[in-house]
Amino acid sequence: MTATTVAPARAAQLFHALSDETRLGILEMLRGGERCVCDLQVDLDAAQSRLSFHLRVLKDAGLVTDRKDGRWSHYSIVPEALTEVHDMAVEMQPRKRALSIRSGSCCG
Amino acid sequence: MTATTVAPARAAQLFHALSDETRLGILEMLRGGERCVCDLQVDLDAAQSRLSFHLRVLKDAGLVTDRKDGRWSHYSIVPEALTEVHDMAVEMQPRKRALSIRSGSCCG
DNA sequence: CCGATTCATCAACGTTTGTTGATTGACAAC
DNA sequence: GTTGTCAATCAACAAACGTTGATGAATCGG
Repeated sequence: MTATTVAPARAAQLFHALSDETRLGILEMLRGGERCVCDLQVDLDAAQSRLSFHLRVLKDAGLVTDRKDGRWSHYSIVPEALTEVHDMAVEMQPRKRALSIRSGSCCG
Repeated sequence: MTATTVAPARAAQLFHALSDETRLGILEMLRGGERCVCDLQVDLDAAQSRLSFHLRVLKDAGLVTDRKDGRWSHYSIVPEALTEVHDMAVEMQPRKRALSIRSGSCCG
């Protein structure tokens, strides 16, 4: 069950993590399954340092996880986080019976 | 029908507009129906200039529209934009049959 | 042990974002 | 007309963000 109202700080964090094209590119790549950083580096043509930065943002927001295997870090999507985003979008829709004329409005 | 892949620039713009707590607060207020700026100012305890700034970001992203009525501007949610967000979250989910082991991977 | 590879972290920098207070324009009341 | 109100815009500033290149830690191959 989802909360009635989403915690604004959490929503902002999630949306912020998704508000960058490089990060969206990373997620798009991860849609096909787990990838190591070196993989992403090649396909996204991004400097290693830059990628590391963006992966951290995604990880801090809970959108991805990493798995260490020897020298390699493998990242993959956390589907639950995207479900959160999904739910937020639904919850933000106007309420049914949203009053066009409001009682206590300053400008009637 | 929704596109197979969302335009990244559009997605980034939409998510960016949603990545601020003040703006999320505005949208939450608008869920109940159309509101004038003066209304939002009081309820969100935000300076007029600040509110104007955030309303512009939301408007530029297509998340809200405004209606002028005499001296007042009334803002309301554009539900279609939230549907876009919803769809994006769905489209970002990992593909079914996402391969855990990848063929051309750099680190087999 | 030594060198190479993978990746995270750091410092420095420029850019973007958000805030504040002042100005301006449009409208309404008088 | 003059005055007051609503809201967009502007300039100035501070904070957050993203990029780059360098450094460092861990791992693997020779």
